[in-house]
Amino acid sequence: MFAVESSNVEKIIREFTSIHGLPDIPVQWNWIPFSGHWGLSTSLFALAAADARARNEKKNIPDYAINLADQLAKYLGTPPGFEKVEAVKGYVNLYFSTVEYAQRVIDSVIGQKANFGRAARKQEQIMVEFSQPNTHKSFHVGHLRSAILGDTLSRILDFAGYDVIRANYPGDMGLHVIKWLWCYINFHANEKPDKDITQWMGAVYAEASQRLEQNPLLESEIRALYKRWDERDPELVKLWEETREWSLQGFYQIYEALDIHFDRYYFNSQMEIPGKEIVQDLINKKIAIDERPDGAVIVKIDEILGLTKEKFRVFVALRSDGTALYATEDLALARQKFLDYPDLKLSLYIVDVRQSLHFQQVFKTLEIAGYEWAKKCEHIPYELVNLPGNVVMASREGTVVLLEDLMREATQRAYEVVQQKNPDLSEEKKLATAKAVGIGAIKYPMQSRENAKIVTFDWETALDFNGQAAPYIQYAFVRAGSILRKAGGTFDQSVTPEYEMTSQEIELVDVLSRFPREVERAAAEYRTLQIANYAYDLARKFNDFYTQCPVLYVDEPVKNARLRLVMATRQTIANSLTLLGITAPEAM
RNA sequence: GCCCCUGUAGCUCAAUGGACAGAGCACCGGACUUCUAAUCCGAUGGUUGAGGGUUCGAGUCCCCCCAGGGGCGCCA
Repeated sequence: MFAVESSNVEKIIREFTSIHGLPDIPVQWNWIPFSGHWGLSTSLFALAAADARARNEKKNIPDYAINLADQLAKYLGTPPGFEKVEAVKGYVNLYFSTVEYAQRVIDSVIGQKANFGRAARKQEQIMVEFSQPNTHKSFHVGHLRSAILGDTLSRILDFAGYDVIRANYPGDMGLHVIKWLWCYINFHANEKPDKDITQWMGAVYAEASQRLEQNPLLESEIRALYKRWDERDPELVKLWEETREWSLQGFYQIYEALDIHFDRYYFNSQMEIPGKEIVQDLINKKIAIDERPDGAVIVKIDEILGLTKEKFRVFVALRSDGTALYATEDLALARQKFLDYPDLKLSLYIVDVRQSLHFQQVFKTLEIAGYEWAKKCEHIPYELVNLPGNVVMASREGTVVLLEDLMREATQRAYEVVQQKNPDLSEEKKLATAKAVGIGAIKYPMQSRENAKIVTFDWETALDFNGQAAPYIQYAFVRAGSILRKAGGTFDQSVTPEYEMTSQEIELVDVLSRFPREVERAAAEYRTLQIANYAYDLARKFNDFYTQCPVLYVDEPVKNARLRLVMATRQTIANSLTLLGITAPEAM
């Protein structure tokens, strides 16, 4: 946002280094890290060290840097746009002309509204595959992380200028489905509940697992059923189609409730046959070794690459009985994406970390097979959502928290608070607020954490709406809206804040100005955390301002300037919440 | 055995290689006649798992340990 000013100063710095015969090294800009100081900062240590090296002299670098900083600060004087330049401990701090810049930032936000922070279109396509729920199983809190990370990342990438294609890849065929069908045929024929269907699907699957565990001899029945599927037995296919639809309808409802949408659905059942074709091709090309019927079809990747250390190991591409594995299907899926979207710049897979080796194998095998796009495939791993005591959520163990239960509890809890805080709201608004708060509270913890860190789910934390959580941010938005509503009017006229701004105001404007850069970084590093933390930071700065700076009860010109600051803040909170897929309610 | 991840305040987590390692929760003490107290203010809390190295500068990069978690031929 201050590119013109910083590059202007960079030019002066280059003059300075050239006059003194110092090395020409790139200038690194930071924010001045102390609260209440708004401006740009750079350190002279790197320059001092580089110069000492170039002259081959032993120097006390910190002293030299302090010296250089003093000289540079003097040389810079006060460049246009800044009101003060200071050398501090080897750093040079340039303080913005507060009034002028505050006006610029606020005007920029209010002028661009929902587009503040949005980058220009890059004309580049990125596919983000996420969620991959298994049909015929329950949808639990563990499945939520991929869905939320993928959705949020898609929103961020879109905002950062990419054309995002959101792909879902439900697991609608595989051993788990065969087990489910076996259990249904034998113990639940013709049943279908009229509500909580996803939950019921999950219960039947858990029952199937249990029965098989108790009597391992039944495995042969499963194999026989898989064979029937592979031969596309019409009766079985019909039952599969029907029951699969039950699961899918349940998923669509969940996505709707979470405000998560997809452009494209791929199903792994569609990838079985093309996957087998690719495997045959790998065999023909002597990349894969067909050990059937005694063994599977495998690719000895390390051997092909001539690696001495184990890295990609042995990739199993097809079962010994010729039925497809997930691996088989992933080969075809990767190709299908590029057949459908030949211009994809990147094909991202938001899948949990346990499958890292699997994806390395798939992508490397495709690369070996000569598919050039294989290098554009990238796995974005994330850690699991566990239960306290590091217990993994697993449908077959029954150690799960169902998503439906969590959403119901969270919205219920939120409703109780609204009821208590704001009894006069219409029932409709209370429900809408409860939903916004409940869903936001569920999403935020998954976004505000490093992907590589495990999320431990416990009810108490999940339903705690205080502190660093979505409701805090939503509340700041509500407070801002409330001030504007009471003030009335639109405040469209740009105003120069002709008064001594408080540190709370300056810090708030500072945070506002950082939003575009945060978006850029979040997109470049696939970090939803960046935006989640930013939104919280912004809300916190607004709350500081709110408690310290009266808006409606001050005289002009302060009032009008503050109203515009409130307006800009409300807009930026809204924009960051939109990126997080969290609804900003009007009242709470 | 090989590979990957994690280790920061009592707990959960932050911190583009940069200045004084910050938040929330919990605990203790305060603030509603004032723009919504789902808020705010204050206090307490640290050998960043250990040790080396690189660097002007390391929580961050490299090496080696320790601890925990995960992956490693027909599960997904």
